[in-house]
Amino acid sequence: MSYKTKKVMPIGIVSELTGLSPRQIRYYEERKLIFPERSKGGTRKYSFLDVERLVNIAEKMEDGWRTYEIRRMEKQKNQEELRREMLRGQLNAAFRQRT
Amino acid sequence: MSYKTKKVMPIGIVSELTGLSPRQIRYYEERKLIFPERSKGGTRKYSFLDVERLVNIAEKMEDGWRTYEIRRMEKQKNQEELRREMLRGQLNAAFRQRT
DNA sequence: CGTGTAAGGAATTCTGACACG
DNA sequence: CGTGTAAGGAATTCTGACACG
Repeated sequence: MSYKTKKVMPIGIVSELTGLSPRQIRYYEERKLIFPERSKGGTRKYSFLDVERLVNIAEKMEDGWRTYEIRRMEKQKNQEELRREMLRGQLNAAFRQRT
Repeated sequence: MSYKTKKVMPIGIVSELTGLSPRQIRYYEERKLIFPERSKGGTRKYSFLDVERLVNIAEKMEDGWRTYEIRRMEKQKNQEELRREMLRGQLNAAFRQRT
């Protein structure tokens, strides 16, 4: 796993990095927009990728989007990426190419 | 600043990642082998590069080196890198090359 | 709906010291 | 010298709730 996706920082650091309040960050988790890991004691751990996601979410919120709308947008984006991946896989299989 | 050098994780995470005890990690700081930042409250913050450094230090310790010896080895390595950088700079200046 | 806040408690970290070898 | 540990306190985080609009 890369440094970007490894969940290592507490919510205070994420708050500083994103400019969001801990309250906002926890709420976006409640709304299934972000998925931190937990330590044995229960404290949240975030990755740099999570920070990037939160900055993205913050921009969308400023543009007036609702949390459930943002959730659908993310899901939509993931599915498009998945489709592209699969298409690439089939093309590679058909032509025996190497990436 | 890159994800690798940004100081964001608490000592507990670093302990898990390196396999070193918090006591050991703090001691290596006392011996000037590692330099975490601090939050306003005083808690230590480490980067992934710090984690790499600690793994290196742990290896050297297992090989029987003293902390002050390891400190000199690190300093030596930095100076060698600096020399190489400066040499490269002079060569570039002399030949007007681009890297 | 999205966010601030006060409340009480729990997890985490901090420092300085003693111990051992 | 390098590391473990118990001690007391401080910083950080957690949850559930009330408030507002």
